[in-house]
Amino acid sequence: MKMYLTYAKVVIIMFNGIDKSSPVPVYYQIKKEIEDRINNGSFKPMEKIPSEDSLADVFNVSRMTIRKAIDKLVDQGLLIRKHGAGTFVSKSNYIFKNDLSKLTSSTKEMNEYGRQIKTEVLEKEIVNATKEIANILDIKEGDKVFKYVRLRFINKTPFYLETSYLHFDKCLQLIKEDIAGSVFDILENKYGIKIHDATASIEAVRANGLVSDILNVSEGAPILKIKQTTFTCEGEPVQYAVIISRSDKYKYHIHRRK
Amino acid sequence: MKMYLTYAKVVIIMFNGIDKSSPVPVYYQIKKEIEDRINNGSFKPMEKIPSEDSLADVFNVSRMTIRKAIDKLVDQGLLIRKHGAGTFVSKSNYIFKNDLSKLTSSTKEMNEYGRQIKTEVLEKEIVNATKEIANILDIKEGDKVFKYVRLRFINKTPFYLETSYLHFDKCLQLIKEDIAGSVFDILENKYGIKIHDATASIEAVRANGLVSDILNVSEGAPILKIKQTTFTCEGEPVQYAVIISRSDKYKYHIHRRK
DNA sequence: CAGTGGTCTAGACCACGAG
DNA sequence: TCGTGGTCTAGACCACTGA
Repeated sequence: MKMYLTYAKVVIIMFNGIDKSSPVPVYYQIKKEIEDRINNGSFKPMEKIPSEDSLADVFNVSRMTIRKAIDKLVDQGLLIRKHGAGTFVSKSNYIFKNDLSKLTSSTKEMNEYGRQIKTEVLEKEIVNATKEIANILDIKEGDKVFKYVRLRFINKTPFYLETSYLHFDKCLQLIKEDIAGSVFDILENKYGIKIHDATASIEAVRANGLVSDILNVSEGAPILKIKQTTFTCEGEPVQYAVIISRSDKYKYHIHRRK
Repeated sequence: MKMYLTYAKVVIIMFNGIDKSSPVPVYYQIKKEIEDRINNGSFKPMEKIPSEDSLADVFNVSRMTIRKAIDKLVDQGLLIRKHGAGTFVSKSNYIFKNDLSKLTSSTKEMNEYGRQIKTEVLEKEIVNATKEIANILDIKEGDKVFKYVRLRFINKTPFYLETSYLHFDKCLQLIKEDIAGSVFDILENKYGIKIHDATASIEAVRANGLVSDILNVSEGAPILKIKQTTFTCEGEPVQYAVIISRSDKYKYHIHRRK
């Protein structure tokens, strides 16, 4: 018992307190606390973190709350639970650039690269949905959709070509917007359309005439083609995008779990 | 109150009972129950499922248990929670073939295609780790590693070429095994090595001479190249694999979340 | 064996959404 | 306003791991 109290004391020194009256959920504050300890190295890779019981004592919350915080970190791959043994910091905690499993605004994704990314809007128009587009967006062939084409450059080298179609009435207004920045931002903050998730397929294709011209690669060069349908929180398809990128300039990463 | 009871009764008819004495966790049984209802269509897309309170009544468990079941389904993207409104079946519930975010034995993945998949082992040997391999596997250059190369055919068409390196002492025994089947199975069930997760990068490359010969594509054809490092539950790198596949025959899909 | 995570309960109060 | 999900508690028993 004495040992236990001593341990708890040590841990108390290591953590900042949490604010139970804050609107931020307690489990989330605790998650951040543990995350910080991992990132600043006070919990080292492979190291065992304090038990759930002792953390519950330290933070003065119930064990279920601690579990929720740890659950999230396990989901993120930062912690690993071992039944009967303890919870450990995972050896490999990577930073994923262009993590395919995470849906972020491509503009925001790019911003992490710094200022050397430029976006050019090549096309912006209202068109009639082809059969393929209509099928994907769950509308009728010939219905009006807003189409845009954007090209991204890294240090003046074009590497990322996006062709997008959106069919919501509100989205037709996009034609009047500046879409060199984040389209997701406009949808969410200006139009109140909440983006939830997306499904994508990925394949390797040959750059054909037009694409090889635009991306400045030789005819027939291998490029990545991602077809992505984005859905709202209501589960409605809101956008269909075809993204073609030079994989010599822009690589995708992914974390696979069992 | 009467309304409520009536509703609960209706729900009771729709669900099979659960077995609390079963070693299978209750939340998991309930998750399966709900999943079944979604898959067989008795919960339709966009439809609201019963509230957590009423499900707790129906299954005669606490609400936290119901929440855990629903949490898992939300994670899977099958359900969508809306604070204050209810929980809904997502509109788009896809079946992901070759889901990149899920780490499964490639052999098992293939089996879903049925009997037309054949695997041929092209190489099986102990080699010295190159600098690159050693770096990735966290060993020293020149250390012994087990290398294997496998080629997969769909209807006699080659489409998937895998080159793998494993460095664990136990893994060197693989040279004596039949590895036309699942290597993961051997690692887990025979050697007791538990696979936890993997990191992968994906890019489009040109098929060079040897690869284009093996995969039977024209010289310079675009193919997908996935580099994947697999980790144990202890966070140690156990395998490095380079997978080259014809994306005309084998497409990868992915679910992206915010 | 003791310590740990895995599951579960029966409550509670709050914040949000829609009518 | 009322039903809903979001969070949280203070216990409990079990299964697993490691010494």
